[in-house]
Amino acid sequence: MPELPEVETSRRGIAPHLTGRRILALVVRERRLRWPIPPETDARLPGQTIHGLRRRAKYLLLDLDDGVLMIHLGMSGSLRVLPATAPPGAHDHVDLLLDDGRVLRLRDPRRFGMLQWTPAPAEDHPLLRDLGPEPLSTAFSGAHLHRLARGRRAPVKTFIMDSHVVVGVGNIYASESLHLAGIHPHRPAGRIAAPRYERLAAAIRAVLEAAIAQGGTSLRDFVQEDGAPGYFRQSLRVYARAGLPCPGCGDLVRQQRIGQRSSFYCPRCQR
DNA sequence: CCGGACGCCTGTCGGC
DNA sequence: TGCCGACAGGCGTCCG
Repeated sequence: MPELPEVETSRRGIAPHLTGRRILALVVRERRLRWPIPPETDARLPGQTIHGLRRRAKYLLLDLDDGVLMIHLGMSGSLRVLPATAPPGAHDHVDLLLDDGRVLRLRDPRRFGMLQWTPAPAEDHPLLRDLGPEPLSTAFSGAHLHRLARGRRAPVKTFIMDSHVVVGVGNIYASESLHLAGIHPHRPAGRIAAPRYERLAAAIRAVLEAAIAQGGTSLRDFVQEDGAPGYFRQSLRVYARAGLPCPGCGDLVRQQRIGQRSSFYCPRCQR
């Protein structure tokens, strides 16, 4: 599910409810996520204060008195802030009980998400250490993409979904960004000139920022912290629109599998 | 190093 | 109506 805009939407939604709060308990109903939640975690968190929430790639980072709580939403995860008395539903695997009578609740039907405590700084964690730049930071640019693409024969769509290249671009926003930039998703990454990579970097930034402004994209599972869906779905240009007219030229949007993922593009606008 | 395939899970949908 | 395969927003790991 969640790509960068959905994780950032969750961060912004839950941050006001969590910042400055003390953790009363971690209630785990199902430990078997992407990596099992170690039982030690349950005893480590109570009593700690949440000082702030950051996002790195698609990871949410809760800064505690001691260390960092990392949360990843996988394909189907979502986070809500609810009264502690709200009964948990199916797939509500973890509750973080807060000192104001509320709870941060992680729901994740497919259990591809993760929740792990790690010592600060979280940037040293093996899963974060080798990540590429944040797409909304100044470290990300067309020149960066062009430099890393040298000699790469993989399709450009696969290339921009590689977290060593740039983080946060998942299956939806890869298709959307390539359409906005007018680049065919199957084009080998190493055969795209520098000016076109400038356009692509700008497109990635624009698409992600627009999606964040709309609260992300809800296809099935994703909801914001208050249960509302994200509204960017109505702004999608090609994703999940096979057979419908391209907003640029009216030709019909095509669907093709690239790297085992569904990809959507306009055969006329994207070369 | 690179690129491609494969699991990990549950839910949903289309076709027969 | 029921069953079965395909597919779904991620990503670590393995293999050639």
